[in-house]
Amino acid sequence: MAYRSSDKTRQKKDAKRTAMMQAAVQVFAEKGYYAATVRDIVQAAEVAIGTFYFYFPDKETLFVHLYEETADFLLQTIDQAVRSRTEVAQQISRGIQAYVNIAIYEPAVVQLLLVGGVGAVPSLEAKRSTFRERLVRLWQRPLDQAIDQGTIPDQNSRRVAEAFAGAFDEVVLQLLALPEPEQAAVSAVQELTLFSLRAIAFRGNPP
Amino acid sequence: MAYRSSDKTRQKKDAKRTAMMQAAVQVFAEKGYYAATVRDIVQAAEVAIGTFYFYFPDKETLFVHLYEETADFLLQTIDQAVRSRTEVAQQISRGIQAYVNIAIYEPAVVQLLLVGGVGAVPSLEAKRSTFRERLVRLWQRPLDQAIDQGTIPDQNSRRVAEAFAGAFDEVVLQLLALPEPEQAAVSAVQELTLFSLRAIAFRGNPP
Amino acid sequence: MAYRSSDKTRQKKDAKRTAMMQAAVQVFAEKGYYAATVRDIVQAAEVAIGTFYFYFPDKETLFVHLYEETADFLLQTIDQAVRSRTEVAQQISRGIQAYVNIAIYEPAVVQLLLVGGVGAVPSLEAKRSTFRERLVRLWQRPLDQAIDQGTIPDQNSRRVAEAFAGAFDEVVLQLLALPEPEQAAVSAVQELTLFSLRAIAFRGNPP
Amino acid sequence: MAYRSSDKTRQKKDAKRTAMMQAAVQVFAEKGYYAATVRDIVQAAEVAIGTFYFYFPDKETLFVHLYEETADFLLQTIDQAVRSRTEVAQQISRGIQAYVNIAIYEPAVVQLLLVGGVGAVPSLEAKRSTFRERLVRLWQRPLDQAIDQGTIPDQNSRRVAEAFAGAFDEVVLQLLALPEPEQAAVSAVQELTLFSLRAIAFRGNPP
DNA sequence: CATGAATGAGGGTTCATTCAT
DNA sequence: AATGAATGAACCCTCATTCAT
Repeated sequence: MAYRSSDKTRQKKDAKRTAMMQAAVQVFAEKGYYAATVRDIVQAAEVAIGTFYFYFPDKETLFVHLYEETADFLLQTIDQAVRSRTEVAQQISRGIQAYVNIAIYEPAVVQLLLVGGVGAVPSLEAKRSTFRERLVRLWQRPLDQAIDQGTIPDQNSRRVAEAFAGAFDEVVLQLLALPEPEQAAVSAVQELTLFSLRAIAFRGNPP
Repeated sequence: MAYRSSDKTRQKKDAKRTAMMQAAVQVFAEKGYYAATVRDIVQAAEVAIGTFYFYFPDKETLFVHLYEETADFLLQTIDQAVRSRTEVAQQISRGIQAYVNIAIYEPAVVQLLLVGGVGAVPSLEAKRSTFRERLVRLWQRPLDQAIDQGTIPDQNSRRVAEAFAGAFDEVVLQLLALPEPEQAAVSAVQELTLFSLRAIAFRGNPP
Repeated sequence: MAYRSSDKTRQKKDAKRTAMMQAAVQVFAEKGYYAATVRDIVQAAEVAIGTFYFYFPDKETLFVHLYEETADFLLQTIDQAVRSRTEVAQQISRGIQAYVNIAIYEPAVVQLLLVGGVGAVPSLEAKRSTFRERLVRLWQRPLDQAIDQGTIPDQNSRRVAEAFAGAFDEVVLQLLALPEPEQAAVSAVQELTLFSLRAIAFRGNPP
Repeated sequence: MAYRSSDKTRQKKDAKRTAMMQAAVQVFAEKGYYAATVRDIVQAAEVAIGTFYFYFPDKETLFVHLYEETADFLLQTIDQAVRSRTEVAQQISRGIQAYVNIAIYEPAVVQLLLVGGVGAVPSLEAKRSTFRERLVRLWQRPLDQAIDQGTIPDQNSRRVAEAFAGAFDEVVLQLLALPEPEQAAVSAVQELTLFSLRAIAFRGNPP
């Protein structure tokens, strides 16, 4: 007949959907949930307003979905970097590096998670605290391992992980506020790594 | 918030003004800038909506003003605590303690600064980065002094102060998320102090 | 001070509220629930759109309220006319007369009930069937009395009342479709009365 | 609805067209003109939305067309029943029976004409009053014949026919509101017939 | 013929802001 | 000073309609 929905049509639809989601991430990251209007998003994506509602049920659902997806991406990327090493110093170093890399190459990801979604919408609050929780746990795991192995002395790993999460966030945001973040990135990673290793009383050789 | 006085001839006037500002801090802290309506504020303050516009030019100006005032209060309180001591370990300990105290007894202050004003309104961005800058500098000063005195080894005090600021924020927010924050406060202050001192390679006796 | 809400202010507010409700009745009666926009209503009332939402929670609630209020008015007016007499022939005659009077002097009332609210909105359906039920019962009561008294033979008074309600509605609507309804009103009342009395096998003298 | 045929070469085409029209009648009857969306109709007919606009110029035109066709079906069916007899009592009885039959076996027809199309759309108003007019005339004809023949006394047959039309509508709608309309149908037809014959002062034997 | 992605006018509603009292 | 009724720009979203495939 005339339809071939599994072929090009489907691909094009997915492409447009993805394009709109990327545009939405940019707009949400830049303006935050409330200040970002659906009109802003469709203008950035160069489509009509009705197209938005063809692909997404509403602004809030899209935002929450984007937030979750972005959180997953960030967490998984850092987690993979951490898990790629077995030694705590290496793990922390790699984790920080991964985080800074994302901040520099995908600043919208960090903006969305740390800025765009703060105090946004009730249905997001749960997702937000889940994200913070997962982030803390992500840093806590290598610490617990190191404590078990005797690499570092016993300490409240949970609290330390919270401090790490907050410290890294702030440094990364400060980095992004710079005119040319990538220039300061290398030293930031180094310094943050040393900061962290000292903070957990790590005595071995830094990476 | 904080210090509010001037002469006494127009205390009646300031009564309403103050009531509205206090109500506004609570409402902004709880709901965030956008979700908080002017109507919410005047209802909480038990005045008419017209009264709001007699005392304040508009919602945005009030918010920015409140943000600044609250930031001043927080920074000065912590700063005083830090300056009340001369030894870096004591300074950090006292500073953290002051911060945690504020969080517990005036949670709205912390909520407003760390949550309610994130991604709120363009004209706030400058104030916000000024606040972050001052907060970083606040922590940086004792570090620089200690480095000068040889109490701690040389290090990028700016970066460390950023990490401190972020770390303290996160821990404080996690504290506030607890059902009874005050119970965990003491150990949090202790752990955070030790964390910080280790992180800057402080070798003396902790306070 | 400056407020005197029980005085003129309150009266003026009620006056405006009433004016808006009357405008709304006209618009709803003319266009029906869906085709009538809130903008239509506020234009007819010569107020801004925000004013609508100052007085009423939303379009649907207002419509349902208006429908109920109008139904009450119609039913009570007819019921009073019916109850003002004791003899069934008189009761029916007066009832019809009251109905026709309303149709002629307040055509919007009839339009709203018989036309504007048909198939309008789910939450109205209950109100609508309640109105039809009450209308049927209104006509049924004098019939039951007359049957009890032996004035008319036994018959399914419920069914007859339904037929009456429908018959009167149609005749009234046909009347309103005329260029000058009032000219035909008198004969319509007479003929409808005779029709009704014959239909229930009333043998006495018509009024 | 009703009779639909033409040649057979394009039965495939008519299959979709017919499916959509049948679906549309159901949807319009159930939800009313405004609440029924084109999407509802095409989903019920299991075709694409573009197909709708291949066969019909727009929603309004289809509705008006459907209304007319449905009105024709109803009027012709009743009219045939009436014309199948020569005696007024039989004519009325058969007419009522035909109406009630349609209501029970094709409730959507009645819903569409009496409910779905009330206050729907301006361009329908003419069709609607034409339908009411034809319905009144349908009942008026046997009355005029009976008056001519002296079977019933002289009376305003037009007005009586209006009353008949309204009475029958209401009773039929009340019937459809019952959980099992068919159980009450027989007695309803009987009672309505007797009601009508009495109303026109028919003295012969009821059918 | 048939499809369904794409469009955008227009509807209901919110809320910061004004101003007559 | 204080009030709160009134305003209207702007938001989110729906849905009839179009058109490239």
